[in-house]
Amino acid sequence: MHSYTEENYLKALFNLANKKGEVSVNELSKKLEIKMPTVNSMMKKLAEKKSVHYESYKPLKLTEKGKKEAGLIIRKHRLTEMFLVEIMGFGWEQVHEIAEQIEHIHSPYFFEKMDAMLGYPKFDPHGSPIPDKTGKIDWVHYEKLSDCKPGDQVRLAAVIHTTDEFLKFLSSRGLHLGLKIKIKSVETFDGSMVIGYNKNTTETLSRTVSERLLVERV
Amino acid sequence: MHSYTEENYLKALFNLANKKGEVSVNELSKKLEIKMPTVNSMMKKLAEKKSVHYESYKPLKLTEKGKKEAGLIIRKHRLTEMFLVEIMGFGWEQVHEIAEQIEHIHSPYFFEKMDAMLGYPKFDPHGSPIPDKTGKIDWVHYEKLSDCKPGDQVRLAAVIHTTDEFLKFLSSRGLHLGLKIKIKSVETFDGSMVIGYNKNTTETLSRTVSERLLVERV
DNA sequence: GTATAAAGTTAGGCAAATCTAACAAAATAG
DNA sequence: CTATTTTGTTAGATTTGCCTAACTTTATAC
Repeated sequence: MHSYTEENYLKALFNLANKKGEVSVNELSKKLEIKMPTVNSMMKKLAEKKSVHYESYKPLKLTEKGKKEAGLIIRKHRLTEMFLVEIMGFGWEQVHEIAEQIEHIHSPYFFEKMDAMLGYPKFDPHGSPIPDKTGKIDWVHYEKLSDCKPGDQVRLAAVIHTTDEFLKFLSSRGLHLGLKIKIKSVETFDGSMVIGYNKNTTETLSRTVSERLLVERV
Repeated sequence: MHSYTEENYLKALFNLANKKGEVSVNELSKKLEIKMPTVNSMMKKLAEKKSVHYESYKPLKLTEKGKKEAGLIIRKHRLTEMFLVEIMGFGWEQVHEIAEQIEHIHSPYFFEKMDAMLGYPKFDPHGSPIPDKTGKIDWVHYEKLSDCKPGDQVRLAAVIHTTDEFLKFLSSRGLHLGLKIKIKSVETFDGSMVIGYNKNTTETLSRTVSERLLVERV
């Protein structure tokens, strides 16, 4: 069994992993706001527990065991977010902090009950996939809105790098998951994008925004 | 702010307090299954934080501050139990362990939402009073079933010293809160009691059981 | 291809929460 | 009222998770 602290390291490793599944000590240190030597020694500890591949001066990688463990924590996190929004009526920008705490609860029944009450959802309120009971994620291949071209018609599928501020910004513009969007134009000099939605609403999104929105073509 | 650990000490102090509000180091040590020297030093720490009155070789007592803090933790615990039973459909014997963990969540909104969803309940699923938002408990003066006499008609109001086993025992006999009971006879030699309920059900309860059931006269 | 910068590691220290061993005070029994 | 038992305390060790300071390795810049 992992401690609360160890669980947070595993989750961060999972979330930071690039295509190769690699994470640097430095990135992890920044993400967790914990100094590098502390991270370093925790990695050795998790390596002993066979959750992480650790070799001096090489990038970190979760083992299969570690990936599963992290997946299960993320499953609890995302199920909780979904529960908070769907059952308890919270806004999507209010749920992250609470879910950060509830994800560490040890009780299979509790999360199974949530899952059942929600009708076994596949995605959380931000559009992120919920890992299955074995910790595996069914990767969906969404595109970034920033990669779309003028004329494209897409549906808003997920939000990445969610923060309170960002989610509030989206809500204030009426941008929610499932929304149908048409790309009207893209400025070449700064990548900002003009989109249309809801029949006659028009909005300009900076590249910073469009890179954090994932879409599905319709 | 108190740590998770400190919160558990406060809660135990509150629950163990006798009429004078006093608790011995020994009792606390046994309840928490933590050795006396550890408890002792934690009491000094909580005394510095002004949550406990500590004097060498004297019984422990919560300060007003400590009583309020403990009350608020117990409020979170009991609201959670109620939520698990009423909203999530758990049995009353399944909720204690989960609530032990959720009571430490730091999020006023989360518990306010629960409270609202439950319609601002005054009692938890075991009949224990839920402290108000200031941590105060509205003490209800129930009697022990064991203090009743043959012929008395009462309503089952609360269960004390709840354990899984005990709650399962009650459920298996159809004994639930609110149930109307008539005391048929009491054995003088062992205090066991024959009760009738549900029109034609009769059951014999040992003194151990009747001392843990609180009732209201009807 | 060396000099500098960035990333990673080692060593040693600290606070929280636990323990055991040994001692002191208070309660209890005869 | 002394002897014994129980309760409470002190001292010192351990583990976990964090830190800073100093050093090493790898990457980057010129």
